Amino acid sequence: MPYDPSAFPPFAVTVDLVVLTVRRHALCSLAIRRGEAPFQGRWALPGGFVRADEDLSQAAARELVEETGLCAHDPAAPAQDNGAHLEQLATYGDPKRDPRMRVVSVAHLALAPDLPAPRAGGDASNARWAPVEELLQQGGYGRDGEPVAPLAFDHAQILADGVERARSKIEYSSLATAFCPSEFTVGELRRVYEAVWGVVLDPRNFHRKVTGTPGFLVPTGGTTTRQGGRPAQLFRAGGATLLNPPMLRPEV
Amino acid sequence: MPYDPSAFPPFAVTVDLVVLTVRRHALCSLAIRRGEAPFQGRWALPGGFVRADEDLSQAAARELVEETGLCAHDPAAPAQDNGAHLEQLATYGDPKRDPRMRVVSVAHLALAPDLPAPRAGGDASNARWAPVEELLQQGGYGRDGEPVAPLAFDHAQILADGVERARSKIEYSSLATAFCPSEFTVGELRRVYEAVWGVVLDPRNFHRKVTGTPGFLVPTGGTTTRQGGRPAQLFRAGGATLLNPPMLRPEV
DNA sequence: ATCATAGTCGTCTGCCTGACGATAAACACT
DNA sequence: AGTGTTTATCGTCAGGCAGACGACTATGAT
Repeated sequence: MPYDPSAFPPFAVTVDLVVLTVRRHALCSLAIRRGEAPFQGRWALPGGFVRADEDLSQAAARELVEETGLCAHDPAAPAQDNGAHLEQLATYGDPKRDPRMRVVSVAHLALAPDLPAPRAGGDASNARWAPVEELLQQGGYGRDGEPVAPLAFDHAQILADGVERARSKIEYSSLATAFCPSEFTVGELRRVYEAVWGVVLDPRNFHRKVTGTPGFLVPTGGTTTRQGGRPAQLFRAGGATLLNPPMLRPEV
Repeated sequence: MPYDPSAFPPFAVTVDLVVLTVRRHALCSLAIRRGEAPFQGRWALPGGFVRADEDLSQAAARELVEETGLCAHDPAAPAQDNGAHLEQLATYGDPKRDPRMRVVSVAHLALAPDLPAPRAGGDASNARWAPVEELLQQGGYGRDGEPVAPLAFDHAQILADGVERARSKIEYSSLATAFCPSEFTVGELRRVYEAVWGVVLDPRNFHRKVTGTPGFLVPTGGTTTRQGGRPAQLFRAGGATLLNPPMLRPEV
């Protein structure tokens, strides 16, 4: 059959972002309050249309900068600071996922260190870091006692998939360091694992594991007492990306 | 900003399939010869446009049936036979990946047992199972001495990603059984791992591992000598989907 | 009868993990 | 200055699992 431009239906293609960070010992996601219908006033994941001339990863990186100011880590140039990890998550294309039209959304997952307050087009009240637990509970009540509305569209599913990806990926990769500032202690890294997995880990075994894995951490020589207690060595992320053998997530 | 239908560029959305199987101790992928420009006469992955009223996974399952006659395993009803595993792989949307227009392709990965000859729209000469090694080598010569043209579009990248997904996924899941018929022996399952990973495994340690993992294999009671040698017990896939601890892929 | 092939059961050793004791170095009190 | 608290770090020990490999079994082929 010859090429026929009318043989396919037109789609809108967007990127949505699951931006995760660890704040106050909790795994948090960036959420944006919708200013327009549908789902006006409800919380949603940041995202937007893919432009005609840009790749999907470019679109995701652009949205990330627009929403957070974060520069996505280019895998080819992992040297720069303040860079978040960014990877494609999955694509969602249910015909009814957007009531207005047929939209296919390519969701991306970003892991970022703890940041100052977010901004959404300059309006801070319409963007926030919310614990994923709070965003994912349906029809419950938040910590402030107010009723919690579920996320817009299918964003609860996307967020859940992103969280699950993050949880499994820090098992066998060194990605947990993407949640840390450029220099961090073993204890800070452990608190990242504890927050993402929602478990408590043995500090001694964790220390043995991460310091004993070649290429995972490189000491910077400095120490810090910002967590209180005995001064802790500072490290930065080493070159290794894969953890072998993996970090074991405790059984339920 | 209000909703404006002209605010986004239109895209064509397709699904492409990486259909993998194990034939004659080699990991093979389904390839279709293109009958039209661009890349006319070159091999490509099967795929097609997503219809206006179908979900992405529905489109992938439909293409799979059209190309192979395989029914995709519905995760909710894993009882049926002859069902292939089907999952979303990744989405490819480089603006220049299709010279005709802006196409975003949602690639899916299917794992199937060894099948009779494939068909492509009824024309068997335009569809074949080819060793992935052969499809991925660029500018070399195939086993028959003929020069090998690279796959059309970015399908070499998609195939490589699918193969890598399959290789890593059989480590920590029981998905390798998707390459086997409904009843199989431990040795046949081992040859699947050997073909997908391109390694040689110790039959004794492999046997201990798979029979010692609860829920991985359930004996059917029958035996077979179809591989020669001493009769081997027949098994079918158990209910377990996750392998913990995982099957370890030998170091390079 | 002998051989080749493939399957199955054991043994041993080394590595890694989980559990947990012990020590070290800071700060906050009194 | 001493005492308690907190966090970091080092060590020890037992159990589980994987890799290496020996031994035996049950078929078909010659």
